[in-house]
Amino acid sequence: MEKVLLIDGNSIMNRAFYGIMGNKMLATKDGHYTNAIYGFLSIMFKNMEEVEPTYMAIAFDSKTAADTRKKMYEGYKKHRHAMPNELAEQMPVIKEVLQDMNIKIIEMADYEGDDILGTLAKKFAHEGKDVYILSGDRDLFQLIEDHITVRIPRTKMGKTETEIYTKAKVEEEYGLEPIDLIEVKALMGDSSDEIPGVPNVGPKTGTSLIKQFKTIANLYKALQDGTVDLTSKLKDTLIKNQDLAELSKELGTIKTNAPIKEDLEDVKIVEWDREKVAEIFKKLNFNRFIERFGLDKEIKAKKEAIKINVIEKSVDELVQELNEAKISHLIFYLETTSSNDESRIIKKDILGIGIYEKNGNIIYTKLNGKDDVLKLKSIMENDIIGKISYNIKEDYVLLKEYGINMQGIKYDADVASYILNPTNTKHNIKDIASQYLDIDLDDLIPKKEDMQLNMFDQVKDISNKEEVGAYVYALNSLYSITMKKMQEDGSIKLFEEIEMPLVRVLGDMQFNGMFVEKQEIEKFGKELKERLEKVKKEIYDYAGEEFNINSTQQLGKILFEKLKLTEPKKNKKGYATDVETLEGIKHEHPIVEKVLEYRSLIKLSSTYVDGLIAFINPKDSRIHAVFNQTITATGRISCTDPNLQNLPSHEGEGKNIKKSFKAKDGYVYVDADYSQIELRVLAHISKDETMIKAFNNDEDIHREVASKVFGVPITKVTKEQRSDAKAVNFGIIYGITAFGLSQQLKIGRKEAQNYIDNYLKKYGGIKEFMEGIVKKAEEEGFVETLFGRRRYVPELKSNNYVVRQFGTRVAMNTPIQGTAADIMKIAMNKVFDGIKDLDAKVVLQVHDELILEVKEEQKEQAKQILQSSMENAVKLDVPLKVELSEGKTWFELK
DNA sequence: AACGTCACG
DNA sequence: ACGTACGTGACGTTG
Repeated sequence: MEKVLLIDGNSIMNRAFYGIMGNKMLATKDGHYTNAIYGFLSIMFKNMEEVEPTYMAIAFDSKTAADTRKKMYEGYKKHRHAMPNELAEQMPVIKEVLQDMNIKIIEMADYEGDDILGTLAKKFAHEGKDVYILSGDRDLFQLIEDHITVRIPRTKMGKTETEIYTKAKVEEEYGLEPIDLIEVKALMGDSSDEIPGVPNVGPKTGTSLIKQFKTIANLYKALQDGTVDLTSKLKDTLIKNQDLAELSKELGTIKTNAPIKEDLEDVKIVEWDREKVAEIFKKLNFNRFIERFGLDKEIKAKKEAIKINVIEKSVDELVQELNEAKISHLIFYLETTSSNDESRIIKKDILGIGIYEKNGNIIYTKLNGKDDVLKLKSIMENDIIGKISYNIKEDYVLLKEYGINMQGIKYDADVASYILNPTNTKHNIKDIASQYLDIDLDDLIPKKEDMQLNMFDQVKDISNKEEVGAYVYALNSLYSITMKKMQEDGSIKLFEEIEMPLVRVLGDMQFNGMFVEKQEIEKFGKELKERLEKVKKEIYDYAGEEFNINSTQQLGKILFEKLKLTEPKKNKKGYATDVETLEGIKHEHPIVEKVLEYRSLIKLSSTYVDGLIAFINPKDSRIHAVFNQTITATGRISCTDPNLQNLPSHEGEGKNIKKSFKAKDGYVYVDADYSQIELRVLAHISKDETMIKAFNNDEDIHREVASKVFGVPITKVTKEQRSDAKAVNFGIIYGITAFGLSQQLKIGRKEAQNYIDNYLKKYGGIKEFMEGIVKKAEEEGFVETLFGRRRYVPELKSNNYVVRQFGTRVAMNTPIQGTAADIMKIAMNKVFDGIKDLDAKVVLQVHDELILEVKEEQKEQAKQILQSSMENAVKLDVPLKVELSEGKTWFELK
């Protein structure tokens, strides 16, 4: 007899998810969970082998599946937890896999998966087939009859086994016919589906009642007739709850008459689309399935279908060809080596270049030394030829070292990927290609061992050529695909008009660097180390022993166990020993003050003296920090190797570091600082009239807010009130919570809440903005800056309250911080163009501050350009204001 | 590699 | 009833 296998999709996915969880969940390279998909398929394949069906279908719950029963009884599945997101994200993927396998998926509005299974099982069994239902849910036993069997997968010691339930097995285990189980369940209820049942009736009573009466209807008929031999208590309960029993029966009965259009022929098992299955298994990293079903062939075929033809040419040939071709753009990949021989200063050399030719070929050219590289100068410096590549800023900097000033930077795949999703942590070319092109670049690069060794070739060189070829191939496709995506999501202008021009500016800052007087900073370091030794000894004396003060664990033991100082409340792993807690117990023991002193000295010494010295380039005594354009979630620039955006500037002593950063002879630093840019942005995007008015009247905004929040006349605002109001302003920008503000101001939560309430009452526009932006983020899944920079906020969909709360703060903060970042970037581009004819360079950006190194005689002009570029970067409802300063050293600025 | 700590806007 | 202000990077310890 032909067999039909029907699968309860949701139930098996659920089983698989919790069954194959382990410590590390199965996931793809880009972090998508796959454990439930893998488990589902394993269970499905196993059952297909065992049953050998001719027909198969998978039923899934539709979104509204439970609604019909909820309408009958509002408690039905009321408290059921939403699927964890880790499972929910796998649901569409399993459906995709099943579709590629040509397996019929059936979903129906208003019907649960069970109802679909019930309907199909009865229908096919009555058409003379043997039906097997695969589910983790024992409720389905009610469907069992002569030709309907239920199969329950069970994990036992890591292996999945199948429990098979036939009519006989049910009768043996329950002492009832399968159909009777409906009646029992109606009496006893079901806590997981929240079917009420009759109070005080459990499995035992229920079963014995149904054994006796067969059905609920019979039972109540007998009760009416008075021909029943039951305790009076039970009789009363049953009579009182007749409605509930009948309702429960209706809820618990799987429907067998759902209007399903699919026929037997529709669910006949057919051949897979092997190419598609191979592709999706590859994407999901299911190598065991690929092997098991011999899908390697398809994968190989796909690889070979991408024909990359890399032609090697000499530089001269290449340059001649490019000049003759009158190209409008150049898709290229610059091949480089990088080494950092002991020191932290990276030295790079250019090895070769790959270029995408119009007809689809890729040219690879070896570049041997500076002379070869310089042959590309005219092409690279021609701004008519749009440069398309990956991580162009690094090429720009490197080429500048060769004396080539790249122009016409048009497209960078790294930046494009960042614009499309700034919270992605990986923007390397292989990941981008895998995400947007669905290809694994490693597949396109022949492995060394796969290649026949030619005596005259060096293996390394062949491999590089192919690798460069793969990157160039990917770049060509990425260019069109990601540009289109940016067009679709409205970020193309941001990309073309802000981010791409900014590449030059950041490249220049990196190339220019900042001069540091090494001897001076070394001298400071020596002083620090001497003082550090002293403080260390004093700490050991107080402690009565030597220990590693850098170790928070050891320090905690000394302070809180040996010296028995008041233990901090904060406790995660060990004792908290941060400044805040130490400040709190300073009065208890003199060692505490010394530890604090040690901490600040060691920070200066390790991070800001030794750390910086390691990055001073001996060639020009300058530090060439790296400015990253594709890191932050909000659009800000970040700075590394070393980070010059966080040199000490509030703390008294640390500021001295900045004295060693000096403009070269005959030059000065000129600095411009946006005043309260984030609050101004907030005023603009929230359209809050009160705040707009304050900025238009050039008021002291913190004082203004203090007056409003604390209800005092503006002239009566105290210093403390102004400072508190400043904290409230910051809090507002961060997505304020009463707790956060109370911590910051060291006040009670009620009081903090009061401040917030007052604030939002006085600045109603801001309140509306905050509520609106969160709502918008929940609906659309993302927030945007004024210039269309988008950040997705999946946190808002989390089932974890804390994560969701975080999502709301992100939704509130990102448009503010991000718009401020956009404005600064626009200004930087303007400044860059504005100082073109001056002897001036941009050397540093610190989020709302920009520093130039300028020929002394031109400093006033430079200031003018800075101020007008920054203040007129955009036109908002409030003015943008800039504060200027100058100095021979960084220390002297503002 | 994760955590704690501390430097910045 | 729960844990909490936004965005970064570097250093040292620890497992």
